Amino acid sequence: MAAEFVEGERLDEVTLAARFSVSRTPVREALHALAASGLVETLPRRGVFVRYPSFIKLVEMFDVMAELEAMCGRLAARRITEEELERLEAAALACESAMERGDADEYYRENERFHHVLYHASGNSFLAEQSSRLHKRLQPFRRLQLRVRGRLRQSMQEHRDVQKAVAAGDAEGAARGLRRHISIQGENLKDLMANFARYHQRTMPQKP
Amino acid sequence: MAAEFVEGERLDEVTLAARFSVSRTPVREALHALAASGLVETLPRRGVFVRYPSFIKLVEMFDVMAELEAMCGRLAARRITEEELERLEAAALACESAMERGDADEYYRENERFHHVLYHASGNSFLAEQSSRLHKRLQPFRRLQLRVRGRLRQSMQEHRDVQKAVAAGDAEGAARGLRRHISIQGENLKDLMANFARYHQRTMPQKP
DNA sequence: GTCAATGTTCTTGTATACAAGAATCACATT
DNA sequence: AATGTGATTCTTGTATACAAGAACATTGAC
Repeated sequence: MAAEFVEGERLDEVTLAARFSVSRTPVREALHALAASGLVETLPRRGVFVRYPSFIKLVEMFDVMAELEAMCGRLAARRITEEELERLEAAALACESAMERGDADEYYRENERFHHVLYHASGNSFLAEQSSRLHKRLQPFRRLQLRVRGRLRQSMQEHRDVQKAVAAGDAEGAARGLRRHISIQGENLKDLMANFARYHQRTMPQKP
Repeated sequence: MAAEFVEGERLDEVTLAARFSVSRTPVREALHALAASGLVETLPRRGVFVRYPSFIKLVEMFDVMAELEAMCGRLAARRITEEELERLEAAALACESAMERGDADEYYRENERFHHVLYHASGNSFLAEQSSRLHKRLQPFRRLQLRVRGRLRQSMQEHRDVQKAVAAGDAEGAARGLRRHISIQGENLKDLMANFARYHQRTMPQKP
């Protein structure tokens, strides 16, 4: 049996149906949903193929994410409510405490909270939805690069700066801080990938 | 027979299947695709309902579009190729000529070209894809507001400004121009909606 | 008269059977 | 030997049959 869910692999409907003991119909629906979210690619009359984003696409996605988050920050600085501001501070503090305890998982969770509060504080529900979507899609790669030496402390400082700018109503400062915060993640990803490539020969090639 | 594709209407699988002389299966697939693109909403075990974006959501979408286009412009100003620049100019000129002839359809088509060239010239394929997606989703509402008095001439001038900024490599100028270009569309939409509401009593209510 | 419970009907979700297009392999021809 | 053509097989796309859950109506009780 071939390894599963590896880049470029073809997902056979009947095989998957048998594997999960259901008929082809729900499998098809699930695959279509995956295709809509971009994780797999359907070629008409050919089948569906798992498709990890190429390295280049990943960097592009981080660039767009940086801009979306910057927009969230810019709007949030003007529109955030008192209650949301408190939640933002709480998340930032929880991040800090998690970092001091060296609890990466906890840091990760509170980091999520921090960003989602900002998305909603933008007051633009469509923007919040799009940001969450992309955030989720980049999740595994973001998580990966928390391993970079000293990244936790640096990331936390960036959160602090953003939170202060938002609290002060400094729209452009918040935007700048967030754009930078995400861009750095993209940059770190490049470093990780370079190392990964050195050790594993290949990065993440595009589909066959 | 009820009016079709009106806000909140339920789309019955068997009815649609009969209407287009196919079985329920392809109808279901089509409805799922529509749900993924956000044009309809599926309630589990209840059915799918047409769902026009609410007025507020529409404005939010235009705001995000403005930011995405601005990002495209900023990148394009730095990355555009000679060939793409020529196509951008050609589209702008075609817009101008269409306007002078008063050919709204032609203007509309060339306007599409203009923007799509910019998306691709950004050199960020993910950004281009997302921009195209949202652009398409806003299409009917953009088209609507070309009717605003004097909008065509104004829009054309904005295109000119953007094209010049891109040609000059002025990233921030291009970004500003595009953000403004789209924002104006959002503002005009508000005016149109206000009038629409005055004459028709209701705007576009959220689903039942 | 109103409310609740139960049964009927209607609609979606799932399984399976069938059709049509794509890939592959064999064989023939150049 | 290489390439093109045809047949076979495999896989997706579509149709239909069946099951299960939701809405609705009817009937009974308070």
